[in-house]
Amino acid sequence: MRNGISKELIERALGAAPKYTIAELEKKFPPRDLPAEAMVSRWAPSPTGHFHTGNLYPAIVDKKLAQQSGGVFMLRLEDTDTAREVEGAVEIIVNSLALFGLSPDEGAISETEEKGAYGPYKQSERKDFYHSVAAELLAEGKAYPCFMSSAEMDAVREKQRSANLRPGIYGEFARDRNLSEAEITAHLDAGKVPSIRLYSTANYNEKIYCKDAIRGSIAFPQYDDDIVLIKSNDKLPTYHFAHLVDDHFMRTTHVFRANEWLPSLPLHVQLFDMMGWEKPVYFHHATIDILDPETGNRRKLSKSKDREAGVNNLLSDGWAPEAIDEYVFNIIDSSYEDEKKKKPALTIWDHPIRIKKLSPSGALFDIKKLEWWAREYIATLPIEELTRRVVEWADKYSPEWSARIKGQGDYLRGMLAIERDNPKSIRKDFYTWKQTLEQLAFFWDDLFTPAEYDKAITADFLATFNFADDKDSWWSKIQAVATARGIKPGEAAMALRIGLTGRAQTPDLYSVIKTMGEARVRKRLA
RNA sequence: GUCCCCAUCGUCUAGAGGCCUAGGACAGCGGAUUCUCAUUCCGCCAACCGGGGUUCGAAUCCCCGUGGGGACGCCA
Repeated sequence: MRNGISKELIERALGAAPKYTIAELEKKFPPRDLPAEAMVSRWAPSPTGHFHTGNLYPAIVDKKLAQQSGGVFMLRLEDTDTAREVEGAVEIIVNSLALFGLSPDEGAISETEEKGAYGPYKQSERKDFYHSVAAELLAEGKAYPCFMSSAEMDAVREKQRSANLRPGIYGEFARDRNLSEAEITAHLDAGKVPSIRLYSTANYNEKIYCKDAIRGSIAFPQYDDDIVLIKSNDKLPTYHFAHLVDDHFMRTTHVFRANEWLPSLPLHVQLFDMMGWEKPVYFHHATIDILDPETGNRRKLSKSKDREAGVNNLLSDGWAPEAIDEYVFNIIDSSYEDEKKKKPALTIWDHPIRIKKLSPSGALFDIKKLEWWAREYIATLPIEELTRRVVEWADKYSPEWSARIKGQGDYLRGMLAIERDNPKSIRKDFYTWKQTLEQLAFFWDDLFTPAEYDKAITADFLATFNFADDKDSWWSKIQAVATARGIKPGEAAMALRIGLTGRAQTPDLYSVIKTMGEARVRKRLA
């Protein structure tokens, strides 16, 4: 075993003396007092300002696993890339999670506040922890200060590329891995700021077997890169090192993340093994893709090209978060839709998922299926709730609709209630709050646009019209008008429909009349 | 260049060697009901990427192809 560097050098390399020892951290963040089956999961986004539709998938799985096992779901902010910091991003994440029923048990609850005993949950505020671990690694010779400049590293990669060698700072290419204390001192004296690299003892020619809870055991070449642990510029950790330190001291039991992390799994396993720490259960998911409308190729959902990729867009278009939850959840576990057919009151929170049943391959975003889930969801809402939600949407996203509805709550409620009383035959012609308003636009006098129809027919109708008529007598009057003119009742009804609404397709005519009220009906037919 | 993952109807999937004549859902198409539309109901279309093995038997196991995705950063 090689020697580490002196305490003084460690402090100079890190920029300050470490605040804790690992033993102290172990005491500060003791193992959680939870039943054996409880899962501690975390969703760990970078606060870059957007809540992507694809983020829903891992967030729901993490939340579910904790929820169904009596565990803990954490929200951790991976804000170690100071260059990508975005103002207000935390607020967006926290609010979006809440809307989708995904509020964490621990972690950030606003831009400045958080809850939980294993924090801070912002990586930028955990510097002391990373440095403390790095210091011990340095002392043990398991890490070293590296003074290579980015130009020097580029040169190494270029050399490797032209020689057809795999790129990376490993073995002989890790120039500074065996620097003497004198050499380190000289660099430091010259004002160079080092990064801290792992002193890898792995052998690329040997295999390491790693477990993925969905796929099983996977054989990789051992990971022999001397990866950066602490960055030189801001002294913050890289993802790999933060993952090691955070998920150990936060006592995370289950790590669910995108497939792009699968290649670094051997590194992470080696890191935990090196520390002698218990590894979390790892499992990796494919991203939700979309078929590019232009090229026809499969690709990732893109914020700039696909409106549906942004959760905010979905929300402002009037989609119900609950429906989006169900759509995504059904991709997570397709037995949900079968169960839901049997028990309509079922929600995603009542339906346990199993890790091994998660799909190893990726799904394609299917707006048609989302529409279906949304129609079904809206159809289940009691009329009061439906009305409340529509108003809520309008108030938040559409000043125009909001103003129109104001003071007209009963009228709105009336139109929304049409053909909703029989659970077996509820209208399902809209899948967003916005659509419910747009489809019923003809009810509002300022949006009503008259169309051509046979006024003679409606004049006949008006002659015997009595607003108080029940549906049967109303219909027999229509039939009478039709018979007298030698046309079908349907034809007579259509003239009335167009006269009243300006449209050839509407909900049940009798209900429309009752909802519009006598005055409006007479006025429009005049 | 090296390494890793994935592969069943158009889409999401069920399927862990015989229950598979490959099941369901969405979409599409057709029909019935209805004052139009929507709903509801019924029906139809539609898949195991290719080739080799193993086995009495393969969508399921193995190998080789092919295709798709990902990683190889002081980004996460």
